[in-house]
Amino acid sequence: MTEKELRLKTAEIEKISHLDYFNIAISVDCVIFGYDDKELKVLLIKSDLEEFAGLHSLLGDLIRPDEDLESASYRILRDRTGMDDLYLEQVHTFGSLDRHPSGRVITITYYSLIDIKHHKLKLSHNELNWHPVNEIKKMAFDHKLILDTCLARLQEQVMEHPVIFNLLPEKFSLRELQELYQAILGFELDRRNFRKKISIKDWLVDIDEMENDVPHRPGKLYKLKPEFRKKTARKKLV
Amino acid sequence: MTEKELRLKTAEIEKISHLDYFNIAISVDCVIFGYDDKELKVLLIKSDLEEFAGLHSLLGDLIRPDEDLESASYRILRDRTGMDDLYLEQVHTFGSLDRHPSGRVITITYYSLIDIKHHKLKLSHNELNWHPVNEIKKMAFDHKLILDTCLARLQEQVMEHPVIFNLLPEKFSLRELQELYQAILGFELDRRNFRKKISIKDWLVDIDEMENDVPHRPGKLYKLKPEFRKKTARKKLV
DNA sequence: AATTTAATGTGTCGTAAGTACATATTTATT
DNA sequence: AATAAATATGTACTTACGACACATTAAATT
Repeated sequence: MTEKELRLKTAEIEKISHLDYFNIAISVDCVIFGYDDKELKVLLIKSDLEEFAGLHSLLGDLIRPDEDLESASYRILRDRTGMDDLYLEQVHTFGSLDRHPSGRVITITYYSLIDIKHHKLKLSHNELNWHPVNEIKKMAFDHKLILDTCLARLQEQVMEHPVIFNLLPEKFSLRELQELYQAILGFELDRRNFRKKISIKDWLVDIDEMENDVPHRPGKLYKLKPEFRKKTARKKLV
Repeated sequence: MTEKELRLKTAEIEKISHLDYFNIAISVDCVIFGYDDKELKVLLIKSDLEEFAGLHSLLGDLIRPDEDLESASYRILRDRTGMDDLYLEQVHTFGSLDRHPSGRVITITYYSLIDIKHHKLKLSHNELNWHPVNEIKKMAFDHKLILDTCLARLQEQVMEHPVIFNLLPEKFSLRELQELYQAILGFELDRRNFRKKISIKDWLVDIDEMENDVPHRPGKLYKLKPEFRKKTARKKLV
């Protein structure tokens, strides 16, 4: 480093006091996907900020000094859905200077998959609701961008990894599964080709039961093979 | 929320004072890949921490209050390589409580690709050097985990997206390209099948020139079609 | 100048997967 | 008993993948 560079560097360091580096808050935001009524949905809460009156936001919170990222995410999931042990996957970290009106907040985003019907949300006491992903146009903060990013990631993963089953009850028919794929991908699939493709993957077991609550010829029921029940698609490197 | 839950929650909030939330530092770490001598390399610096004496670490720095994540990454790249306009891609954010010995630091990691030969590193004045990725066993902090995660991401992207060309000079032969793929993927490829696969992708133009510095029959030279020169593989959603 | 050496450049065949497409069967409903 | 609606299934065509061999070209050697 030349002397000139050194002087510049020193001035720069003095300008930015050490404490300022800690004047950034860190949050976690969770895109919680569910599936119901043949639609992909996401769990949102009414924003309590004036700037975003009438808009919805993702579920998130500041990270506490004594918890790591996954712990913070699971805390949010537990608080909002009452469920532990959900599928969770980190997607991206957003940190634009102006993304939060009240100061610098960097947020680490995750998506999570949950079987809506199988649990009881605590939907009563606040403005927490499931919203069809396709109908969401505007959100608080940069949350629409986060939602789009997470949906894109989900779409990428869904044909390669057996993650989609976290959105379904334990037993399901091939029709239900196909409808779910279509809801996520946003286009129709050919029924025969879809079945062939799924059968090649060898993810399912035929449990020798039939649907019994449908107003038409019932289909066979299947389960995901237990060895594919993972809580994240990410390879563990440690 | 029951009264009991409410009391617990309140106690919890009191315990963790608001200011503590800002007692977390945020850094960016860059895995800067290069390619030379038929090996994939990564740019590392000797750790200046006593705890990690003799070990190397990635290039990173705390994020300044007035810069966003990409700006911080590009600042690091510019400081360390003298180059702007490099390929850069966010990979993952690491935030274990104990990942940094001197306090809580959450780090957002990126990988970057650079053509080693085409630029002059400021390698002189510090312990900054290229290291063959395969020979790195132990690193400071959790940097080996970060390196492995970034390498895995690079390996995933390399056959799907035209990113690898950021590691090569503008003009290259198919042999050079194949050797680079092999260095990244870690296994050999069949020459004829490789050429077929590349030609299907239609990424390259034959520029009607030949190699002239090889001690054997020279091969044709190719360029990446300009429409594929991107600085990130990530889809822009905004 | 002739020979040797080493890398370039190219094609086929078998297998696996992707796509388009139609009919018989089963159950609930009328 | 007849109808309606969904399930279950197979074939032919095309496209991608993987294994594999030989003629050609230029440099290096003799």
